[in-house]
Amino acid sequence: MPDCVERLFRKRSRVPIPRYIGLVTSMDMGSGHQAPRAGRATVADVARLADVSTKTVSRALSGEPNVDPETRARVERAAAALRFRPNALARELRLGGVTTTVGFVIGDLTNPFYMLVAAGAERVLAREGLTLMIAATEDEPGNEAAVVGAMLDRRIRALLLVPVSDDHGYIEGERHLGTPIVAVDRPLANAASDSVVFDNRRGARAGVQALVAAGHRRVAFVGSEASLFTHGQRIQGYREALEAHGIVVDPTLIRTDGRDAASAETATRQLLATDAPPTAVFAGNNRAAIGVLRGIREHSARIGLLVFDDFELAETLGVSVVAHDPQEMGEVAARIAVSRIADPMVPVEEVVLPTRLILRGSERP
Amino acid sequence: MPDCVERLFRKRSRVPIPRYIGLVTSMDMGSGHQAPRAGRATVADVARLADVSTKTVSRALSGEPNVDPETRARVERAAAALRFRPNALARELRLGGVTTTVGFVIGDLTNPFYMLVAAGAERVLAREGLTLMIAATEDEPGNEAAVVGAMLDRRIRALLLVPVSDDHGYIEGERHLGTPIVAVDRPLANAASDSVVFDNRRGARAGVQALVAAGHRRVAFVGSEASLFTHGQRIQGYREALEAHGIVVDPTLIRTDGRDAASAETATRQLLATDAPPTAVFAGNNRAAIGVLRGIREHSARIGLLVFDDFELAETLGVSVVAHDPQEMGEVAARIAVSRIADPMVPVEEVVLPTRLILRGSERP
DNA sequence: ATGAAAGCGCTAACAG
DNA sequence: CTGTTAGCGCTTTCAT
Repeated sequence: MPDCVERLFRKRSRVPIPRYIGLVTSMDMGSGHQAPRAGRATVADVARLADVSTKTVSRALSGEPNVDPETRARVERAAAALRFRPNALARELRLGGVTTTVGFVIGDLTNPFYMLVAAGAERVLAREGLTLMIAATEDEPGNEAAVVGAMLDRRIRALLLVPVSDDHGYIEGERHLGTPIVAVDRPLANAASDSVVFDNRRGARAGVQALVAAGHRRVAFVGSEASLFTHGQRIQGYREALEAHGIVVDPTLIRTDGRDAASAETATRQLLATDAPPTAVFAGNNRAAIGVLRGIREHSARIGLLVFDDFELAETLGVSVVAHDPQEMGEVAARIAVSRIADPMVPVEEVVLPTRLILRGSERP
Repeated sequence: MPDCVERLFRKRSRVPIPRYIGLVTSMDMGSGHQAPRAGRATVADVARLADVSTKTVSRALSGEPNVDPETRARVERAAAALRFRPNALARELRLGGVTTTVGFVIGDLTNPFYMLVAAGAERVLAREGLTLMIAATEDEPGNEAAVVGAMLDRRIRALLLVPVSDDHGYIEGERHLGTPIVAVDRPLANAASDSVVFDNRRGARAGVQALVAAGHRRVAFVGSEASLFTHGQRIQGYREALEAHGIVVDPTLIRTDGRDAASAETATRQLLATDAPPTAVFAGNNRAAIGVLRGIREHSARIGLLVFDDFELAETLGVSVVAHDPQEMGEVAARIAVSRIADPMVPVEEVVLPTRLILRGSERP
């Protein structure tokens, strides 16, 4: 065990936890039966103890109608006594691999944005009796196929996927084998599928327009590479807004090396240290925004700021944003998945969710 | 489909996605074979196509030694042609319910704290070939047993649990049946188990002490109820720090109705509107901090602030905090789970992780 | 090096 | 109302 644990305070109790404790071995019930073996009780164990067949146990426990109330009660008592829990693996296998799990593959667990999406999806799925299983690709394009594969192997009922790979050829075949796949936040690279994205271009255009309207002529963009769908769209909107006002786009003001807070901070500092610094910054997303905020805080002149993505402290800080609703994104994605589970033949849906410009003052010089 | 979707822009493509497309039906390979049926290919399908037995397929695909290289190649080609993916359900069932999934049950998906914990756990588990499955209880004590049950039914290999219920009697039996359970962030209510928590009391004491050292005599607490383990401990630390300096604790300064940002903001406003307002606030956690920040922003006098939980903008805002490492919490929890999977008899571990006071100026009047 | 048969725990037919 | 039989897809003795 690595050293990082060594510096922890820790108490080790003297009480070992045994792997198995004895199961209930007797029950005040009709005929006597031998004790079940250690480990998890099965329907057979319950059947033996309740003195019925396994099928009757199955019937009684899944609430099917034609069961004698007294028998049912006996089965239930036996099941409770044995702490019986049906094995979902076996159950779902028998049912033809029809699980109640929906997978959600995201890039980065620590980005709160995805978690809001997950929360929205979870809410919809829970209503349908479906469970959400989350896995992360660590934003490694090379990981995606493996992570998706692991989920498909578990026979998930549907897959919500934030794509990171630049080749989704492998998905075509899988989906056609029966697993609905919904692309979230970005479309698949080279494959058709249901998808839910924000109107990134229009949102960015509105945001930059607000900066220009506030009097800015030199507006910088700080965010990720244009190859990333969302940021590509946002940069396009940024360009459109400037060009619409006859402002020539200065490529040195576009910093696509602001993937995370730290790099965005560096980019911002560098921008502000030039001979012709920007008077305003448009931050490409919530991560970049953190860095930009850090970068402009220490700057002498007041710098205009507008962020794509709302964040918790934006209101408190008076930061203007292009807001959207991540939870709604999750809800819509889940709803599409559910409807395609119900009917695989429904037409492909490509939903574009609107954004909303919220001005709080930070756009002003 | 509810109305909220009606206001979305949407495009419906004309291309329906058929449930199944024909699988590869021929292969340039020795003897001819009939086309596999629609749906997912099984080992039997692969065996038929490669003209071997199912056992040989299993052997070849799981990289066992004694297989003729040529046979292995043939099997591999057949598997690829059929897009064969082993059914994890069947596999794990056969293996005696030994899955490669570890469950993590948390309260609230949208709280970034838990996601950092999850990210830490995920990192450790991935190294062991284990997958993390996350589920939420929505902070409803009543949901906990059901969510945990659903996970146990899936025969997860171990369970990481942020407890919300006030009765974990139901867990005793389950754990003893062989599933390691690690309590995270809070201990179980009335059951022994491995656990990982922060040193809440000591951390809070240090934080409040810093406020007092900065000259504050009237320090308020804004957070959740003391019945919540973490906040109970933090309140105790708060009391101890004050008493150590001979300051009488004023119960009206302790607001345990600051569960979330909104209620914390209200509580803060009310505190500041009294005849004898506090000169400083100790925020019980990151959610409360957001509200407190909003509440004191508009106040005329400068209010000292110290927060339990570090957060992204704290440094930028110059907010002093009692910091801890959520990812480390996840890592340690996962590590404990892994070691108990390997050896169920290891002594119970109750790890208390240290906190770290970071002063950034906001504690000063 | 390969195959036949059995069985993990569950439920769906089909009898009784 | 209840039991018997079979089989989901996989792996594993035990033969060959």
